[in-house]
Amino acid sequence: MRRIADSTVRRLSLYLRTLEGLEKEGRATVSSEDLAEQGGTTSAQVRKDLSFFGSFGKRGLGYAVPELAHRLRDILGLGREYRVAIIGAGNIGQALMRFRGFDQRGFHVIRVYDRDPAKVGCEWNGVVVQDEEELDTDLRADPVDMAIIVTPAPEAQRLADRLVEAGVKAILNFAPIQLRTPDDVVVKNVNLALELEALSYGLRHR
Amino acid sequence: MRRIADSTVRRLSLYLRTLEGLEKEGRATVSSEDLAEQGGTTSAQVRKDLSFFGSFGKRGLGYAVPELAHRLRDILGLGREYRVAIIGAGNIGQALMRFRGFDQRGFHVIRVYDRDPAKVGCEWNGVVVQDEEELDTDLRADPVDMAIIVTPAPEAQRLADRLVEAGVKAILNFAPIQLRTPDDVVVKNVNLALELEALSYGLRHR
DNA sequence: CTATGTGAATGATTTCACAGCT
DNA sequence: AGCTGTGAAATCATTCACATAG
Repeated sequence: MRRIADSTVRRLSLYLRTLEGLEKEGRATVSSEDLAEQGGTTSAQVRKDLSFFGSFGKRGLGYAVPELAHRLRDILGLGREYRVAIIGAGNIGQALMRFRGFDQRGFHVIRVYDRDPAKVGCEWNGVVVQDEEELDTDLRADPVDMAIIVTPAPEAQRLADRLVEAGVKAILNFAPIQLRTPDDVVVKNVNLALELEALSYGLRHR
Repeated sequence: MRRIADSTVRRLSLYLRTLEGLEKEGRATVSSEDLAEQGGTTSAQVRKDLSFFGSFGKRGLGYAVPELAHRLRDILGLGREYRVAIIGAGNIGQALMRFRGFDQRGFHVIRVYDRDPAKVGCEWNGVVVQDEEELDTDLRADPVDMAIIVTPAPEAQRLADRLVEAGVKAILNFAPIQLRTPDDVVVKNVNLALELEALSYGLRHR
């Protein structure tokens, strides 16, 4: 299959969220127009996005809500549960440990690491912070599907290397650096200071 | 000036971070090639990005590190301090209150609101959580430059409306919905569950 | 001789517009 | 009649390649 743009994948997530709301309301069908409205895009964009993966609608009618939701979950790989490790138990790391939104969507934080002895042993949500030294042997013995790096920038690359070495294939990186990883490792970045800088730019230039 | 792509603005932030590192090391000049390497892009991309705003380099030599850093801060609007309000003192909201990275870059969290009486009055980093009811009159009396929405999705749109009404022109939205705001309000979204879903997609399709 | 700045070329994404199903 | 699915067109972003300046 053709390579799908990241922007398309992200919109599919948004459509899915809308569909899950409609499912709860018991709505049977939805039009590309409705999905576009909620997703902040256009109906043509919705139809094009979906068309990369098949034709799921009925002309003149729209899309069956539960069926399209199911298809999108399948496309996004959400038909399973994921095991997640958090690397770094600082502010953001702790917040993510407590965050309910992940579990609800099938992403289970099962392990947290930090190198600060003061943090090792602390528990939140039933997960105990472990020493970073144990990371490598640990992950090899009992792998995770994804890792979230929430450490200061200077440590991030070295930790990413260790994660990759231990077989991790998906990393969500909060450190404000560009990680270097092999091609078969998926990396997404969240950079909070950068978002504020983008807002700053937006304030001046519009 | 021509409308600049969001992706370009984000790369400028990355270049600036690299430059600040080089400034500390005392490096005098840098080439587009070096900047590209750190920013995970190409030298042509770096030069094109910069060319939208002027010509800051010297042919045969590269860019003067302190000067280019200064220019980028200016372009991004970082020559000033920003006053930021956080709306929602849950997990993520509290983590952001404590986060050091914002202050360092000139973004000062001066106010936090929550509607939960149990949270009102709590203090972190010298900022006391205030009742959400006070938000409107407060912001009109003593405005902020940016707001960060960190509430559950169902409340987010209503709060965005109140913020806009109170004159806020820049919003960083962590709620997993697409906010509707007037054209003169800048909105950036951070959607953590969506990032994990994008990773999930990436794991299956590569 | 080196590295920028930039039109021109290529590639990617979005929008248009309409044929074709239900 | 209504709404999808999709080529074709338009727009937008990246890469190329080279003339130009130090």
